[in-house]
Parts: sequence; structure tokens; C-alpha cells
Amino acid sequence: MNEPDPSTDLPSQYAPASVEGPLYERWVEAGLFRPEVAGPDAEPYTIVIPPPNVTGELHMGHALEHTLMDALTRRARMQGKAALWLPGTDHASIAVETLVERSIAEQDGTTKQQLGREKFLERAWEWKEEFGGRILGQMRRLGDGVDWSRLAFTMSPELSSAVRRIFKQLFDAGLIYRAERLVNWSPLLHTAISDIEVEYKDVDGELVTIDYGNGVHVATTRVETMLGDTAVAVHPDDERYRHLVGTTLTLPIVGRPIVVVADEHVDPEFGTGAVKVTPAHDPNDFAIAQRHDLPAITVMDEDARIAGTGTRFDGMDRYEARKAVKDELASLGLIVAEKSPYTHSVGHSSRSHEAIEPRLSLQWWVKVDGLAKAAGDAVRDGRTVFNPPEMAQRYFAWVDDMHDWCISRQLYWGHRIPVWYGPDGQIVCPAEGDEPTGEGWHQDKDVLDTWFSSALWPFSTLGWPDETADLARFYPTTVLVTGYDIIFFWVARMMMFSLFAMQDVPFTTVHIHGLVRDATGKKMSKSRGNVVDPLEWIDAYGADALRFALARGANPGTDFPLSEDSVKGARNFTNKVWNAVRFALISGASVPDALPASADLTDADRWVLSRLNTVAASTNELFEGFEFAKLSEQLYGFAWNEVFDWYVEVAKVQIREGGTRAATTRSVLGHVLDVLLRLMHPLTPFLTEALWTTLTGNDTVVTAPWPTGDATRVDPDAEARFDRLRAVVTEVRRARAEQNVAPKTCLPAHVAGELDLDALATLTNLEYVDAPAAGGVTVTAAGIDVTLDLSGTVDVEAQRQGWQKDLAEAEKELERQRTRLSSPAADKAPPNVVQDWKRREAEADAEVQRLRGLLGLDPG
RNA sequence: GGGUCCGUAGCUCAGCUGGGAGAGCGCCGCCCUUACAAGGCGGAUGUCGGCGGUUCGAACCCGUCCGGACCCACCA
Repeated sequence: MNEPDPSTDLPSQYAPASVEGPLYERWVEAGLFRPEVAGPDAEPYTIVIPPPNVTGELHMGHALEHTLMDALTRRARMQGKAALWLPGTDHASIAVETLVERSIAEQDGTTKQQLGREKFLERAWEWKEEFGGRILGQMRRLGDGVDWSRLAFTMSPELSSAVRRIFKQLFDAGLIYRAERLVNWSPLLHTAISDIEVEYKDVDGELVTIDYGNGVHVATTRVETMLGDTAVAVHPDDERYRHLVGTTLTLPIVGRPIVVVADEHVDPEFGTGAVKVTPAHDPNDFAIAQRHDLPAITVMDEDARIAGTGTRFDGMDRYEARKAVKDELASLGLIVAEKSPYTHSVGHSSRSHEAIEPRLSLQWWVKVDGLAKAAGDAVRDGRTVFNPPEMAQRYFAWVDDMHDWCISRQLYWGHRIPVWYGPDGQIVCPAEGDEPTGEGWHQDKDVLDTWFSSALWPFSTLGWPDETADLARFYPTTVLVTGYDIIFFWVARMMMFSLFAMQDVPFTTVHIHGLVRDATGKKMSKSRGNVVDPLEWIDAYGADALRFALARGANPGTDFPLSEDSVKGARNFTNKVWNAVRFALISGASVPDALPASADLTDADRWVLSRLNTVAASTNELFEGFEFAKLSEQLYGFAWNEVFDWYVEVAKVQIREGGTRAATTRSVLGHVLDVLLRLMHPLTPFLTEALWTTLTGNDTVVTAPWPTGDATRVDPDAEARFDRLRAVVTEVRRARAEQNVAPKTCLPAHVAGELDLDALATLTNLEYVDAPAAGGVTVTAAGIDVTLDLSGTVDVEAQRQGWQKDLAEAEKELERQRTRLSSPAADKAPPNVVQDWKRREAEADAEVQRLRGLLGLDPG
């Protein structure tokens, strides 16, 4: 006999907030994150996951993602699959910027602004050489189970190589080109930013209408751009201006001749119907200029200061110039109207928050139409499935209307564009190792958009372009878990590049989760100051509590608020599990090799086994559908409300009986907890590891088999009988509460009907007598009468009030059923439904009779 | 302007293809009952956003209005 000793193994009545300490190493050993230990023939299960923020700021969204992905991985591993994470992407350029700036500021005491762009850039590359490793150090503290060797890959030569490779493939296929276009320019960051990094905000400006001569009035909110005007556009059908089309006006101040063109883009209803055209500083104007072959004149420099106009405005900041130009026009008498304030929306940089300035510049682009079409088709024909399916709409909205992708960034971190320029204007994209070195050759100074290299993740991490065994086995990956906010950024790009490079989808399922919001449903953001550091709650309540709270809110695709209360609730639950298992161990529960024969089991045993197997089967299904919230809720309810509140309480009685009954009960209890802990393991790994290994004496729950439910244990009869017991117990407890009988007072009682009397007595603190006490209180449930002897101290009024309430309810129900049965519905509804109504009518009727009898009323 | 989603108990949300309104938290009452007060037992709470329609029957389907969130586009 080798009984576990809970006093040493599970010492406290409170589950420790953090039991994770030494467990992680053991899991790695057990192969949770090393797929090869599952065996060469094991079914691969690969998860592509977004990274923790490289600066070390793990936020709640990451905590959610890690929770979900870890749960999927653990379940897969328990199913014997070869589970593999592909964590992280090259988000280097997103987050490292901040880190680099901060770090350099700390070391050198200089800011980016003080150093100036060129100097800072140099310094940043130096920093990378010197301190790049520190980034990994910061990442290391972030999560359990990350395969760091793979994460380190983000910074590795291998990834750089892969980036070079795919760039060249696209370049050679003519899908990458260089063109002068309008880009969203950030005057603060000195870089182009992508369309999706632009946030539109409403600002109050003014709408100024200027007289361009010949009766042409144009309106603008950006007066200073008039310096770069090269045309005025009107609608081709606009009678007012038809005679002017093709003629020339003179641009005020500058004196340049500008042409009047007719273009469909112009809305004749809006304003004066005439539009000034500034091709170098407005996307629409740029498009007009291309259609009409107009020159584009840049009048602002990289800092958004007026430059090169030859006017006195050169050198002025754009806002300064806006006012100065307006004043000049006013003094010339050319301002015909002013509307102020005029609210309009202006694009701002989502990172540096200043107004972006459309700017003509030479950038590298990916031609996306073919790639995007393929990406859309892969989802349309079901090679990749979105979950929940509605989310595919968002995806289509993006890929089906994608503009060419500007991939060059003027940043100081990322993969440099692998293009070299020669002394005679050559532009080449050499294979790695073939870089031209001669006099006058130099590499492009720009780096690639971070999403360019991120897009390679699903295959580059597996060894591509080499045909590795990993690539053959684990590609395409099983599932991508991510938020809907990143569909555009990442999912679409991975899809495009994977289809291009691998001729296959990167993943077969995309599971989209919602965004974690604060307790009041607001987006967590730094500017709102409502961001919660997950580590804080982990420290306070435990990793498992946070994980469970997150999983419990994770309805697919739906945002959910996460409050500290919900984490506390989850902590209370983990603690409850801790104590229940602790108690079971004290009571001698142990996991049997085989469950006792059904004939030797009580209704309670059979009931709990029936429920256990139903829940196991259902949990399994919910996992298949990524229904984390529902499966968490189910496990919570089953464990607490059924196993702990009812079975464990009955088990106490059965164990007290001793002998065979005690032995079978200990087996059933052990078995139930064994399976329950395994079911919970994906969500609360640390807690279940500690409890399960103590309960079973096994090494680790990581490799324990995943329960799927044994249908032969489902036993509706036992469930029905046990439900009767529960109904009677609840009624007796209610009567006790109504009669104000203290729990510790043992009441004499008489029971008429067939029931597990031992259980009833213990659960409601009764002592049986042979005959019902005269003047006692009788409660009825499930056809069983229990008469409590209150020794004449019956609170008649309280009792009558209880009856009155029940009667009112029963009468209401009776009324409802009668109305329904006498309505036309009774003829048209399906027979089984009508039968159900009749049954309910009869039940309600009997209940009404009974209660009226008790109250001394006429039988209704 | 185009689109998506949401409105169910005080709060946060479940309610599958239309047939008896649910959970967690919170609240009220009684209990430190030897696993657990981070607990136990009992209890109260809803014109399922409004109106109209389809149906024998609507939280669920259709229309419309109100209220809220978000995405895309545009704003001379």
C-alpha cells in the first residue's frame, strides 16, 4: 500500500499562485515542443503563431494567443500527434526600433533627434552588431514552451537568406518593380509607411476658395500645396467650364501656366466643380496627372518644409506656409471664400501620430494582382478554411481589392533591399554571393517592410529553400491562430508568398480570435492608460488562472472584456480544483486499473461516470471547433457544480460506509478526477500537472492520453435517478432555510418513497424516523415526500409563504399549457410537441392540487 | 458613401436547424458544517432594444426604426 501523502505533496489549502517553476523543463523533456519524440509516424500538428512583442512588453493579446495555442498544442500532444510551434515572426522592425532608440539613448545619452538621421542610422547598425543578442534575452522571459532556437531564427542569417531568395524570385518574375509614386510619407520618421499604417482622424482645418482667374475658383484645405499645382480639373460634362478645357491659366504667386483638363474624377456637385491639381502631393491628383500626362512638381522636402519653389516660402514648415501663402493670396485679393472651422479627416501615422504627407518618391513595389488573386482563390476553394467562417469576408475584402504593395522602408532595422546599383545606372538583384563589388556599385539603403519577411514564416522556418525533412513533414501547417486585426497585415501576405514559393497554402485552418478589451469593453491602449500587464495578474493569481480566464472569454472572432474579477473567479476555480483533489487524496481516492462492474456501482457513481463521458466527448468536439469559451465553461460547470458539489459530497457518505462500497467509490472518484484533470490540462497545465502526477503517481500529464469519452458509460437511467435525489435534497434544504433550521441541527424526518437514504441524510442532515411527525413540514419533490419533525416549532407563516409562491408558479404554468392546448396550435403543432404540452399540463395540475391541499384551499 | 458585427438579469456574455428564458460575477438571507470563507446552502432579478410582418407558435426568420462597436473608401 503506497498511499500518496497529501500533507507533503499538496500542502496548502490554497493552490499556490505559481506552481509552474520546475515543470517547464520536464515538459520539454516529455516532448511537448519537440515533435520528434512523438515518433516519426505521428501525425504532424503545426501551429504558426504571432510573436511576443520584441521589446519584452508581453501584452494581453499575446497572453491570449499563447493560451489558445498552448492549449491546442497540449491537446495535440496528448492525442499522440507531433506538435510543433513556429513562434514569432520577424517583427524586428516593428518593435526593435523602440528598443534600439531606448538602448542607444541609455548608452550614449543621445537621442535620435540629436544625432540626426544619418548618424543615428550608423549607430543603430553598430548597435545591432554589438547588442542584438540582448533582444533574445528579453524575449526569453516571455513565454513557456517557445522553441527559442526557432525564435532566434528571426535574427538569423538563414532568414536573411530566405528573404534574399524570395525577393530575387519575385524580382526575376517581374513582380517587384521600382517606381516613383506617391507614398504616405512620415515627416517625423522620414520613411514611407504603408496604407494600413495610416490612421484617419477628423481635424478642424479651413477650406479656402481661391480665384485662379477666368472665373475659375478652386477650394483647398492645404493652401500651401498650390505652389505645386500643374493643372485645374473639371468634369467633362460640366457646362460651366466646357469652354475652358484645354486653355491655360496662370498660377497665382508662382506665375506658372497651368492647363485646364476634363476628368471624370471631379464631382461637379461638390464646391465649385473645379479642382486644383497637385500631382506630387495628393493621390487623386497624381492619378489625374497620369491620365493627362501632367508634370508633377515636388514643393516639399523630407521634413515637409517648402522647398525648391523659388518663392519666399522656401524653408517654411508646411503649417507655417499654409498661413503665409493664404495671407499672400489674400493681399492679392484672390481669396473668395473661407470656411473655418472646416472638419475633414487627415491621415496620421499610426506610429508617430503626426499628419502624413503624400510625397512623390522612388520606392520598391510588389505587383500583387496575380498573387492576391491566388490568395483569395485558396480560401474560396477551401484549401484554407477560416474559423469562424465570417472572418473570410474580411480577408476577401482585402485580397480582392489590394493595391500594389510598397515594400521599401527608410528605417534602420530590417532586411536590406538586395538590389545593387552600378556606376552606369545598372540595377541588379544578384544571387547571394554574387554581389557586385566593383567601383561605383552600392546596395540600396532602404530596408524591407517587416511584413515582407514575416510573410515567409510558415516555410522559411522549416528550412526553405532547402527541401528539408521538416518542410516535407510539417508544411502546410495545421493552424494559424491570430486576431482579426492582423488578417490584412500578415495572413494575406503569408498566403501570397507561400502560394508563390511553395505552390501550396501555408496553413489549412486560420482560427481568428477576438481582441481582449478592458473590463468596460474598451480597447486596451497605451494612450488610454488601461493596459494591464499580464505578468501582474500572473503573479497575483497564477498563470493558470489567467489562462483559464482568457480561454473562458474566447468566443471565436468576438472581442471580450477581461476584468480582474474574472481572473479572480478563475483563481477561485483553480483553488477549488486543488482542494477537491487534495480531499480526494486524503480520502484515499486512487486511479483503478479498471472501473468496478456497473452492478457494483451506486446511482451516484453511474451518474457521475455518465456525465464525465458525456462531457469528455463534448469537450473534444468543442476543441475541434476552437470553441474555447464554451469548453472552458463546460469544464468549469461540470467540475464545480456536478463533481465537487454533488459527487464528492455523496462519495463522503459512500466511503464512510466502508468495505466494498468505500473501495469502489475511491476508484470511481479517482477515475473521475483523473479524466477531469486530463481534460483540463490544455487550459490549466501547471495546476493539473501538479495534481495529476500526485494522484496517479505518473511522470507527467503532458503525454497522458487525451480522453474522448466512453459512450458505453452514458447511463440515462442512473442520471434520472440521481437527478431525483438532487431534487429532493434541494427541496429539503429549501425547507430548512425557510424554517430557519441551522445546518448543524439534525432533524428527525420520515421519507415516503424510494431513495438513497444515506446520501439524503448526510446531504441534508436528517435522522430517519418510522412515521411522519404530526404537525411536521412535508416537502415533495420527484414524487417523494419528506416530512421533517420540527418539534412543534414550525414557522407556519414561512411555510405558507413558500407554498403560496410555488402555487402561483404552478398555476401560471398550468394556465400557459391550457391556453396553448386549447388554441389552434394544438391542431397544427407536431404530435410530440403537443404531447409534451399535455405532460406539462398534467404535472402542473398535480402540483396545483397538492399545494392547494396543503394550503387548505378548495382543489382549484 | 460601402460593408461587418452587436443590443437577452445590475455587469460580462451563452442560447445549435423557430416549440418549457440560462451561466459566471454581483446582490439578499443563513452558516467558520474537520477539502476548500479564495468556501457551503438557500433566494430574488428579465415587455430577450422599439414597432410591424411571416407562423398554430418568434429571443431566434423577414422588414423597418432607434442605439452602440468596428472595418474599408472618400472628403478639392
